[in-house]
Amino acid sequence: MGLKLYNSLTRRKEELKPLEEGRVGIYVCGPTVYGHPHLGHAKSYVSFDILVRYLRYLGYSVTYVQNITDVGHLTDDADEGEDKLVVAARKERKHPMALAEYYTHSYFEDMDRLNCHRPDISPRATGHIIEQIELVKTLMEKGYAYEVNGSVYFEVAKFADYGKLSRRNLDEMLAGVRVEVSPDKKSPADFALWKKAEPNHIMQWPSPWGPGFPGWHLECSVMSMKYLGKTIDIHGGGLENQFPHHDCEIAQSEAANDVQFVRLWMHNNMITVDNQKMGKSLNNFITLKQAFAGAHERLTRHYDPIAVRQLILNSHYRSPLDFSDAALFAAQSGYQKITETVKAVRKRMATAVEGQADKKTANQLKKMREKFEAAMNDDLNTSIALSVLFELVRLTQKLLEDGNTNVGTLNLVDVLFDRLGGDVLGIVKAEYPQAGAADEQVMDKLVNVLIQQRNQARENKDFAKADELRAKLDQIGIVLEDKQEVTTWRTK
RNA sequence: GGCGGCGUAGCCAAGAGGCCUAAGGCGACGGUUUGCAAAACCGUUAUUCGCCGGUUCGAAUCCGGCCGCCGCCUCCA
Repeated sequence: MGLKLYNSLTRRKEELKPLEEGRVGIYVCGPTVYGHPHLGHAKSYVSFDILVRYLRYLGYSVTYVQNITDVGHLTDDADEGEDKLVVAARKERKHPMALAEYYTHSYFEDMDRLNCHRPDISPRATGHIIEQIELVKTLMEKGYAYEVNGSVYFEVAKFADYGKLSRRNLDEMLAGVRVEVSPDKKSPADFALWKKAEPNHIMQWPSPWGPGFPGWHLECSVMSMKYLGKTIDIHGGGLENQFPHHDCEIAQSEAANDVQFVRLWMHNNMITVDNQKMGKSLNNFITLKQAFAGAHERLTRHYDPIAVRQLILNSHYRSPLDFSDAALFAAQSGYQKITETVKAVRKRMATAVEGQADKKTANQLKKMREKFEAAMNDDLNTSIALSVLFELVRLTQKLLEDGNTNVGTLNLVDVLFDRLGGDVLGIVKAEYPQAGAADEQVMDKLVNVLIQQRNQARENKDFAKADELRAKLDQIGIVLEDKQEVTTWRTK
């Protein structure tokens, strides 16, 4: 059985059948770079990272495109709307492009720490103004768009399928209109393809309709078309973008090209913080940098970025995830357990007895892999996939307790950790820096000096001194563990 | 007002008609181990899935009602 994914368009799980066998093109709505990335970004991009990783694990050749929105996006639906980047730039007294650059770096930095693979292509909206103008021209030629006062609007009434993704009809939408409607529009539901820029507007480009800037939804249509073709296999994004953003993308693209735009739509659900929507005004808005540093009043400690990743994988991408310090703390503990187990296996491999893998164990491992794949094939059930990883942890610890477990067996275990925990889930690392970087080596030697002193005290039965040393190290975040032969250390 | 989702142990969270007297993680408690810890291991921790009815031989899973929470309809991952 192959991979099944839930298609928001048909509202069913469907077997993935790419247009071109063995190759998958994916477009995911990327961030608007006007602030540091937050927990919501993490949920979305970790979810799609898992999709890409699993497809590659299955042997697909994947082209993963994720845009960077560095222009557009009015702050509201009325004509008076201002570009979010421009608003933020004015606050920080920087050029909008400088700001976009700064936050683009911040975005990639945090995604790297979450161990998300970089997209194959990260196209910028400002780098595709020409293509966007071309698409607007096409839509005007085909009669789907009209110009008024230097702005161009898409005439929703001309596109019969409008709203097919979110399953809304025009009447409902009109009844729900809450903002002031531009007098230029023929219908309140029409949306802007190109906006006229006032002379003092910084971000503007020449166009057949005068100076202006592209509308909110245009970039995704244009860039996905440019890099993945007129029909793409998978388009992903946050649930909140389903309407109007994705429905507008469909309208523009299909009106222009007369072919299906996206075969399979995927939407990840949202994050709440302590059961409330995360919002800047609610004092529960947590950026990833704050979470990693523990620099937020709702957090009791700093968290490993991979613990954040693990918390996200603990639930399903289509379920809402409630974020809390307690939940993150639990994820951190679980992650530590996995990490320590993997490290222990790798260490033991150097000293374990030679031999072929034990058949019974090999069989257990094979079953785990099958269970893991079955879970992932069922619309990426990472929660079950993760539980399989914990089964592997338990089995591994038992194997490690048995001093006779041979290298062949341990090697099979390590491979499974690498493939499932590493390649697919991205929570097991190929290498842990304990003995890697120069600083780590110095640190290791330093702590070992203290460990020797303490062990000397223990031999002398001076437990008061031994405990004092341990307590002092504990205070600075170093935990000692007395194993059978040696004492090891780790950071909290 | 319209559209959609959710409510499972102390916390997070899978499960979507019989394999469920409900995965997994965290926490807690008891035990093994330890100088004491930590780590690890073993065991215990929901006869029950918001509430009330119904369908069915059988429901956490389907249907109806009620209660509570959330998202979208405006930029937002």
